[in-house]
Amino acid sequence: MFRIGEFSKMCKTTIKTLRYYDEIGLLKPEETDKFTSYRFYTTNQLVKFHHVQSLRQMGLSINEIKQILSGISAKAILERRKSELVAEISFAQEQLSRIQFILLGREEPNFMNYQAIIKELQECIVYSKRMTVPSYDAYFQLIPVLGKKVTQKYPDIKCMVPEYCFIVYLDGEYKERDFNVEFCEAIDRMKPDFDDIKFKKIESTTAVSVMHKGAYSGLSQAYAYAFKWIEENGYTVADAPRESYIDGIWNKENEEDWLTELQVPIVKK
Amino acid sequence: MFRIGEFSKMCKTTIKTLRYYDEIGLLKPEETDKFTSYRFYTTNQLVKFHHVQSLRQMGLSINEIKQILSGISAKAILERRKSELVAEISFAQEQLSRIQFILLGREEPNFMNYQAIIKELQECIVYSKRMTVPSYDAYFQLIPVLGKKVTQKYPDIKCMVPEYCFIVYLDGEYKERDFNVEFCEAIDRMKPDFDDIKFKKIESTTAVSVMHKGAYSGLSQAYAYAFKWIEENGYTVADAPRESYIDGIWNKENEEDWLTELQVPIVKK
DNA sequence: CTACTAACTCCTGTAACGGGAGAGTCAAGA
DNA sequence: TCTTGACTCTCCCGTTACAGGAGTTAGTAG
Repeated sequence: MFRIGEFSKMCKTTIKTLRYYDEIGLLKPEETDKFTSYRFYTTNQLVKFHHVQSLRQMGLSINEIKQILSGISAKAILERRKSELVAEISFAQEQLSRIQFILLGREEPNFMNYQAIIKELQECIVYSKRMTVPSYDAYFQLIPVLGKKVTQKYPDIKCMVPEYCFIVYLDGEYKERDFNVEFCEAIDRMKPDFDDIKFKKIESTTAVSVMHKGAYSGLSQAYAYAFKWIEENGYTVADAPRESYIDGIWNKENEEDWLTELQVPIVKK
Repeated sequence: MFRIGEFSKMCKTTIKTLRYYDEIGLLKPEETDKFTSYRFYTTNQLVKFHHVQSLRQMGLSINEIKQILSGISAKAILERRKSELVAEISFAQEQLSRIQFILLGREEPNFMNYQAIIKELQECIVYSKRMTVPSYDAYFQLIPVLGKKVTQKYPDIKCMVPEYCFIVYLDGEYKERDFNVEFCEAIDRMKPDFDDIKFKKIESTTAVSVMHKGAYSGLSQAYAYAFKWIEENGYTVADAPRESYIDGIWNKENEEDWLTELQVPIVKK
């Protein structure tokens, strides 16, 4: 019979750990003195502790180990842990890739103010209209007109809160003017099409998101950043990019305060 | 100005998270109502949250993010996180390898009762004697004699508690009898050699440890298990294996109760 | 008999929130 | 004007696998 101090050395672990395992019922001492509460261990517990250690070193949780020790088949638990580990590894590699991207791209001065995140874009219902507009200015004059037209036809529809209003670039390439775009505004219910207004459901997708602050003339920088990010982090563009308007001429006078979010649908390469 | 519910949707995060970030001072709302304590956010916070998210998605802790947002150079922090990630990945791969070993080796019936763990063997001082013994029985008769001889010569030395008493196999190969071994017993201080007794310091090393319960005739199974484990988990044997005696003829009558620990020094391949 | 070491219990803290209780706030409909 | 329902607030507990420390008792060596 060993007292906890000596036994902890035999196990090469801490007294705290042994007391904890006792408390949660993972590894009880052979005997506990009724009066002094001293714990007494034997080599039986040493063997059991060795078993516990072997499982802990595979990263199993204490609950999983309890289950295995209580006799249920270890196979399912190990398989589960295995797939967990595969996920963990690819998750860590993803993070590593992003850090590398920052560390290596640090010098490029135009990219300093951009950050990319991956987010899920939920499915939504929108009304949409395709158009070719000569410039951003012309475009933002058309939007309110369009909004009125739709609410006159269907007074019961409501825009989503928070508002989600964006355009999709239909041109494959980037253009400064006369771009061919599809305008979309997220609303709360489906309606039949009318005139050149189409209602449709947009499927959910994974996208990389980059925020752009300032005039629209700077957006090409943000696009460049996003595409470089996608390329260097092992993704590919899965669909046409969206430009979502958060702050603009309608609520901020100053061009520098405009805020636009770029959303580029992606899939892992 | 947005209330927390709407803002949480804009950020695609939870209200709880935003309240937590407020509490710890990572992301304060633009304004907090003095009477109702309602939080009010603007797109400034949206941009900041986007930045926080981009860093969180690299696996940085909130404290690290705080430091980066407070203006100190991100480079050192990112470098640190990078090496952390490299370590995490190889750690996970190690665990994966061990699980694979179990899952694939599950059918082999003789291995069912063995478990391997990796442990650090601390440096220690031992007295030692090389000998060739015909059998385990003969060997265990020599040990007490040897112990007496040493304590007579040096009455002040004490064995370590817990006791650490082992033999090292000097033969390269496994033998059933007439083995050439070095006996070692860990003690608390250095002394000069005398007769055929040598005192020496044994360096610390990493080893794989396998417990063997039962008669010594079964030890070869344990060896086989250990060597297979070492091979399949990407290690190589770094030094002669040690056989450490925990329970044996001296304290347990029944052969089945004997307990021996195999320790094989290893290095990562 | 007196130190000193070792053991005990109980409480707190960790990271980044999630869940839920109980109470107050706000806007819309009756 | 009242009520309902949706929203928000604070406060507290739970998560994992222990570590650190306070305050107290047990066992041992000189």
